[in-house]
Amino acid sequence: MVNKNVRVRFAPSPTGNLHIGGVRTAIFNWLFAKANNGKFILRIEDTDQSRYDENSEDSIIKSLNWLSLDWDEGPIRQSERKSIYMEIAKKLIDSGWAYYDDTSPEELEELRKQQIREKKPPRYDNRGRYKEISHEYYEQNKSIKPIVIRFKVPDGGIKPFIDEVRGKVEFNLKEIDDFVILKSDGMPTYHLAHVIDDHEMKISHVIRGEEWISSTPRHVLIHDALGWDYPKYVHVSLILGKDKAKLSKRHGAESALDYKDKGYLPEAILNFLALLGWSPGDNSEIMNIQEIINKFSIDRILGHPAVFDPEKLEWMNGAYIRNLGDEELSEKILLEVNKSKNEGGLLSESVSKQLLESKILILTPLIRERIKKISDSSYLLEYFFYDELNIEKDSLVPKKVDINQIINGLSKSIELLQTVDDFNPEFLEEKFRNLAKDLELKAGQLFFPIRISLTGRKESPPLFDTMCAIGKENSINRLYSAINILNN
RNA sequence: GCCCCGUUGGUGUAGUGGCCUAACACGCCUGCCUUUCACGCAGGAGAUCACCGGUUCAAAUCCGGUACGGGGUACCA
Repeated sequence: MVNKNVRVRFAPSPTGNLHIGGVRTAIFNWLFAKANNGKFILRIEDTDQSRYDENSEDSIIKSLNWLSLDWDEGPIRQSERKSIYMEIAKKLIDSGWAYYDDTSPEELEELRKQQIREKKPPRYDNRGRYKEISHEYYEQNKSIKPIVIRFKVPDGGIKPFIDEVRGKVEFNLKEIDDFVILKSDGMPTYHLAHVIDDHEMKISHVIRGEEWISSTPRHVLIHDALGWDYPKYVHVSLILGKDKAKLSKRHGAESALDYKDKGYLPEAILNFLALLGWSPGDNSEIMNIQEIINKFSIDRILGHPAVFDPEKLEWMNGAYIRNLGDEELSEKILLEVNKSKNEGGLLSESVSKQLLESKILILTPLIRERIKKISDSSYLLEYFFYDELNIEKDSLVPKKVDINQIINGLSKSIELLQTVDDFNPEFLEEKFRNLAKDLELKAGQLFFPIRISLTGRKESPPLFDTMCAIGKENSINRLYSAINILNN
């Protein structure tokens, strides 16, 4: 069943990079909109001038773009709607639901200290309620001293609301103090601003982080005071790090764009994050976006936190990479390798762009199954382009094999290569197997030093594929170098 | 401290009162494949379903308490 009026929003505040947790919230909103043929709205909650970061909005938008989380409306910035909030705050005063409060920050601080001293819960004592400050007083004094508008919370009673994932949640109103809805700089607080925006934007479902549960009664109260219907509330639990603490920089990359830089594919990130705190109910793990959309529903969102497991993400990313076509993967690898060149990466100046580009299509299939992140490719590609391999003498000689046998084997290999013009893996393999037989060596005993000679590594893609990619001339040169090392 | 939410192998999840001697995926281990690594394939170890009590003929599943974890407790969002 499709709800025609689904309208959801992602409403980050521009105070830094978009975190993985924020991304997951965005994903859930987006998926829900797509699944129900609804609208996904982007709203920037920039009501805190002191924490405002001018690069943040850009970073948020880049992150969403990277993940292809497209929005239907927005970005709408709250700072541009200041007068609307002000007007409604005043309306709330007129209807008796709010009041001006000129309690000074110092006074508030003193109150808090005293409460802590008396081991009482620190809470505003609603003292400003009885001052009955007028609109006129506010207008005349707002520039010379801080005056806020507070919501008048009823003194008692229970304010329940329905959380779509947890069910009924109840708060006792005596736990809630008169909270600020309009700050002394004239900006609304989150509580006021988002309620107004959500109402005006006809938001049907508020899908947001669990940290909002405790303040939801306030939001419900504001709706009541304004005579508005509630949206449905959907609180998703947080994502924790391996140590079960809230995910942060200590756990590695935390911002979405970091994952882009690290070589993760947006499809994999999306898939992985969708599975944190939600599951389709069957055993599906790797799903394309359309499958996830088709399976997504709020009643399968979990109400407990999930630990972010980077290893599983790597696995999933690798699985997505293995599914990429040659052209597509090559393009990504090229981008990555060129990027890291500029940043002083593994493949630097001596590898000309043309050389790399001319070979990438041959190389890509060789490393596809060996990379988990696109950024792994530089290391795996390195030796295809460098002549100086930095090989240790000992590494060339397998155990139980005499060094002279190896020198001889490599020399014979050179001779063999010189006679071969048709460089293809199957043919080479046949020739080299015969050579090993002639030398009375096991295939591996000959192949091993050749691999080291050609790549400088104990492990590589299949030897003869590697040999073909390196080319006849280079292969011969590298074998010569290895013999030199062995002779010294 | 107080309030709210949660708790199934190391991790993500399945399970909605009998099919659970608890399933799947990641990770880990073993074997196979192979010239190495990876991929792939076949197996394996790993959970007294946080604990205690209750309801019931029957509980991972319902109820209560405890413990533990997380969130909130701002003129931050």
